[in-house]
Amino acid sequence: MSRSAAVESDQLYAILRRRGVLWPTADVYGGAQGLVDYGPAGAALKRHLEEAWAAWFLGVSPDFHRIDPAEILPEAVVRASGHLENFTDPEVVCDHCHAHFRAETVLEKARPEGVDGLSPAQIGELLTQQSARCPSCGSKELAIPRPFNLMFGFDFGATGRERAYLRPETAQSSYLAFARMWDVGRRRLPLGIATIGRAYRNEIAPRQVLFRMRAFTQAELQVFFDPEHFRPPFPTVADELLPVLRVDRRRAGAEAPDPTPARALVADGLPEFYVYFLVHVHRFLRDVLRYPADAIRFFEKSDAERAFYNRIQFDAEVRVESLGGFKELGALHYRGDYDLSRHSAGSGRDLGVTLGDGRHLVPHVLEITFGVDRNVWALADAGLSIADGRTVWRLPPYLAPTPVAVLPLIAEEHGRVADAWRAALGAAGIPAVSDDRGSIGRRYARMDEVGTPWCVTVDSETVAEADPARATATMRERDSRAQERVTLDTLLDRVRRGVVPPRPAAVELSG
RNA sequence: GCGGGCAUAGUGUAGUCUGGUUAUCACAUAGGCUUGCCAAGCCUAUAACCCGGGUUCAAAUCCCGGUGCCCGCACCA
Repeated sequence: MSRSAAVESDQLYAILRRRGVLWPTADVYGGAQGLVDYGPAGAALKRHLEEAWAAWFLGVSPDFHRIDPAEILPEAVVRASGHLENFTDPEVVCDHCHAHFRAETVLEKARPEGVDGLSPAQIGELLTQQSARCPSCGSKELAIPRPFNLMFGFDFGATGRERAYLRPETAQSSYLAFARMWDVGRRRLPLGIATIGRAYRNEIAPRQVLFRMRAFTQAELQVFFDPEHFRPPFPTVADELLPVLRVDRRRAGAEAPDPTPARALVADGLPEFYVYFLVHVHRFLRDVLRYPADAIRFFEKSDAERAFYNRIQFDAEVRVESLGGFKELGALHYRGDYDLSRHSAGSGRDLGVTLGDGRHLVPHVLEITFGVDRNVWALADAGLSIADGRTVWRLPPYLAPTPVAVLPLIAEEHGRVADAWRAALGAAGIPAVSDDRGSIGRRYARMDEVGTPWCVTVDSETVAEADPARATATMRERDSRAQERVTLDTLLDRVRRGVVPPRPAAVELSG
């Protein structure tokens, strides 16, 4: 997919708004920062993207299951997960260099026991008493800290005494579901728990429309496994080239990925299971979402960059021209047994399992996470081209908001037969649209812009054929603009096959 | 959150500096005529000064506040 000129972010957003893909929430009131609404085309695209993701990743193993958990978490959960603690650490802001610090970092020497339980005013007093200096620039111009929590918290229940939070990530829901799913999944490892849903963060500065939002949709797969025995069929993917950018090459200033065989990554120390899933994520981006192969890279995070509980982390990045470079669209986190251990401690319930050989184990977790909204933008960025006054959105048929449009060449003369074709598509479960307004070229153009892969034009030849089974209409393909006369049966067959998203060959994963 | 820039029909814009007729143009949308397989043409119509306050005889225009957007920094457990 190439484009004559990069589409600007504003220009892309204008097209998306105009075509009813998405717009700011409450925009008649001036908008609400960090929130967007999806219109008909966007909602369909997003839904198709989610289904394609589920088909692909649930297709990796029959032991991967999708759940749909609640979006509200009781306080005890976010306390155990560490979100409450980490988010409520008071902040100190340096007025001189604008650096932000945790209050306890600045007051380390003066108050080694930490600042828990102190009010912002008390911390402010301490800063003055101790003549605290900015750890970054040494200035004494430290602003009075103000508590800030990235979670949306609220009173829960009629008494108002309980607190609850909108989940800041969907992963927690899957960890909480593990104990139930262990039984539902017939007590086998690996066990995959997938969920697609919204997560909420009260971001300080939402930016770039779908990239830093206050309510966003994540598609996540948590794979629970036994680190000693998890053996995916690695040889089947060993030769696949992965566009990785490893920490050592990053330190040397490299930005371009280095295509590396999967087996070389394993020889270099990465676990087979991790690389196996890296391959599946790569295939999903390249073959299912069809990002240009040279626009994908796996960006390894260093010890300092990743959260302490992540043992290995590669961000799945795609070059998004409208936003000026590579953007994180997903990631693979090897989280060890951190999450289940935390929730064991927090809930008082042992979330470890006893395996067939009698061993007791807290399963490890490989988290595969995708930002659904970000991918909607990236698909628009990668697929939309504006050239010679023609705007085309090259989306795979199974992602396109509308797979097919039925167009009567002349509304009055061909409308009835066109309606019949559209009804036949509808009866086959394919949501076809029709359009009889304006010239045929204009209608093709409208469909190109929203990514409809096929247009079917009913003409006098179609109408003249007495036997409906033998009647043909023009089937026009979006990208090539090639036309071909097809019968209704042929059309149904092609469209039906086209709208099914690819899935990997299912394999039994052991361990 | 800090600094800078910006906000006019569905979309992109002219007008703002220097306050003053019915707010410009294009595309899009809707109707009519015409055409009939890749955004044709002509006619017509719908449609906007982000919100609130102030200055003034008079505010899209000047001032203040709010909201939103863009860029940089910071943040993104």
